[in-house]
Amino acid sequence: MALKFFNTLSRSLQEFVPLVPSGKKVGMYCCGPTVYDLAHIGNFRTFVFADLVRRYLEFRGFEPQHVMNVTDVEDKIIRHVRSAQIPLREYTGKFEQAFLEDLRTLNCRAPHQTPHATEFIPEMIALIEKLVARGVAYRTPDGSVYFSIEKYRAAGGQYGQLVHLDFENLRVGERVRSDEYAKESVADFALWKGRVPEDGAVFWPSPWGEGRPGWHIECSAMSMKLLGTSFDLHLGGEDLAFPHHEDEIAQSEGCGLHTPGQHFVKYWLHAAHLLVEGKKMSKSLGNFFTLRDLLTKGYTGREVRHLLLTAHYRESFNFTLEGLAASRTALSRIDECLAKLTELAETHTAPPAPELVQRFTEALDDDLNAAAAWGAVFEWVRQCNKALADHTMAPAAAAAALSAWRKIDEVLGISPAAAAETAPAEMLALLDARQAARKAKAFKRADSLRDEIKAKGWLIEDTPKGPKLKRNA
RNA sequence: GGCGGGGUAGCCAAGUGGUAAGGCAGGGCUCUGCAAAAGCCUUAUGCGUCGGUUCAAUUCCGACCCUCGCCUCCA
Repeated sequence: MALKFFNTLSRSLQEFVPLVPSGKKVGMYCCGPTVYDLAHIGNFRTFVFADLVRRYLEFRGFEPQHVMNVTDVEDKIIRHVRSAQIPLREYTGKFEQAFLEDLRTLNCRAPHQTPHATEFIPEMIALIEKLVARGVAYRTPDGSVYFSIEKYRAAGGQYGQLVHLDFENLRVGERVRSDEYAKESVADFALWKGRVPEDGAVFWPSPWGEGRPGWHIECSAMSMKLLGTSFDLHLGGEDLAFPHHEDEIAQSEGCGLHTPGQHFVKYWLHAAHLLVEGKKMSKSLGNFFTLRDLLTKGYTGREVRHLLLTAHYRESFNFTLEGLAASRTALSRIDECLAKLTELAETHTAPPAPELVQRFTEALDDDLNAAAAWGAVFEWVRQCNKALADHTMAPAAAAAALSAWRKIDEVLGISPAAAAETAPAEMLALLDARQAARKAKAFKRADSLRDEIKAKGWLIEDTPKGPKLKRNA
């Protein structure tokens, strides 16, 4: 069976074949954060999704080159920097660090490269110069440069590859302020924005005067510089398909760097939005969560990661605190099973048992059907538990099961990082005292010792092999 | 108004032209001195509504209802 992705370009499931079919190298670009504030849990759905793609490609033997940009110059950033009277880098650096920390909390593998928009200004200018030279971009009196969709189309460019909008009759929404810039056409978009007083200290010199780059051009400049003019995968949230990605295609393919028939990106993958309690996240509804909000409530990164990975990425997913609690219980089920397998396997080693790996692979090959993959995982857990309870599993089989788990967890990334906490001597002493009391049939004393241990944060789990202590979560 | 997703048990969520994965919650049981923990078993004659095609529809087609998103800030 082959790996298939839903390509937004074709609106269909397509087998994934890298641009260089014989090789393993895969260029993968994911639109990263705009670092003007803490990212919220909806943003992280997309980044956990990108991590899933990257990890699964690695699992399937590819060598993805994962690039995620950091947008560190943009309207909101400029506004904040100006009102706070601090250097751009100081402001954005803070949120970038927080973002990268959050990614680690969610156990996302660090992208191989995280280019900053502000470090690619010359590359952006070079692209804009090409577009101007080819006649598909024009300068306006205020020192801005716009991309002309009409001229791009006249030159043979195809606009509207990702979304099917009626560009002749675009409804002019309230967001389009016609007085903002002197655009020739409402659909044209800014490549370069001429400097205005509100920009404060945020500007760069350019052939068109001082100013700053438009929003879309950074992704074209950085992706083509780092991955080549044509690369395999481009990911992002569904809201980016238009206008961001559509414009990215236009300005990239409009530079004349591609040979006939060659495209900027082969596969476009878009993650659907996260809803919170059935509604789009908004601060006024009070359903706006950052990762840190959830950590404060006592949830962990792996629980959030699990929840974000339970649904298929192309379906909008309803995030609830109840769901997060369900993730916690579900994960502990896996943890218990792994602990028992580990105990049985002792020092045995074995290659991965094939069944779990196979079912897992079949699920994810099918456009990353993570929900089906979890189904395979939990059926495996049940089978293991049953065999463990019946004592029909040999140590070597337990080792093989663990190997299989470790293999798929390279993709899932939810194994507990640290080994289970060992109980302090005080607890062990109390436990011994309880055992002695039980043996003497002094159950009242035994129960009060149990309560005491519980009050100190530990649970006694009486098993056929004797009592065990577990941290009471 | 245009375009695109969805509506599957109490909640979340896969899936299929031949009779519904998985998780949480609920119920039963095992273990236990009793509990707890853990484990096992179990839980939708039904897949928004109404028609149509078919030997057979939750799945295909049509209409309708509801809902979410995008339509130049957006993950």
